Amino acid sequence: MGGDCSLKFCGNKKYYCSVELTLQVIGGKWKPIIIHRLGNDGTLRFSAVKRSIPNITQKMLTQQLRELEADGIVHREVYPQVPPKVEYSLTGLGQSIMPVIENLCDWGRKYEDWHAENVPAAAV
Amino acid sequence: MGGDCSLKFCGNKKYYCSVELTLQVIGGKWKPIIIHRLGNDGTLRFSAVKRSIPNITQKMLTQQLRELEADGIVHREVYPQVPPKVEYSLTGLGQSIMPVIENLCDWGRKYEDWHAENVPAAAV
DNA sequence: CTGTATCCATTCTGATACTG
DNA sequence: CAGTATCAGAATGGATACAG
Repeated sequence: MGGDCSLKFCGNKKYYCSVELTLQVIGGKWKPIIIHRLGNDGTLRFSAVKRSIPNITQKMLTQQLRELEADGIVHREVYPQVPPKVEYSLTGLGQSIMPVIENLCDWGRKYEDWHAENVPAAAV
Repeated sequence: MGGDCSLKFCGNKKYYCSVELTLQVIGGKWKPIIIHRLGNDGTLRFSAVKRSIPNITQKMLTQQLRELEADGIVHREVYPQVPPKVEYSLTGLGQSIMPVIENLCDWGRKYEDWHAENVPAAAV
């Protein structure tokens, strides 16, 4: 948010502030989880990623991985064999976002604590 | 992401990892912008917030402010007068998220640079 | 001035079935 | 194994009109 709030573009993404851009790349229900998983485990096959994320459907995982790949966050390595083998890992750019995600995570935990103290069970 | 990935609750919010929780609180198209604006300017009237954010509709601004208020991020001060005057500001909790948003912003700028170098105009 | 209430278009998400 | 296709329901976003 360098001060101005004019419409900018980055590829197909429109945004007014850089935060918006970041959230378009790593935001959403699944992307932070996928990134975190790959960041910790290094390289994983499609099925391994899927196993590690409860409740995600095959369709969503494929879709999100494709977007992360298009955005330069994830590397996709296809082994031309039968049955197919595809491995996913973070790119350098992808790795650079891990600390940011950790920050989000830390604040989330802080928020959990705050919530526990300030919103007693009755109000939940 | 504390390691486990079991379903947790925080009020009405469901999440598996703390990042998700954070994004439910500050994510979306408008919330980071609103928070940033209030964080910088301190206290603003409804109309001032609206003026400072291009393109946001009255409905969306009201909606997002209400959610931020419910989540303990924003304080809403109503002055009982005619015509009405309502001021918004960040709570302590809300202020605690400013650095996190700055991180997101920084990474966004980094991404912009990366994109400029790696995705020439033709591919955009 | 600071909101609500409606209505509608678009997008997102997920369940299910099918394929090389 | 690693996808793709389809379809329906939910969520989100925004334009407009109205109100205390």
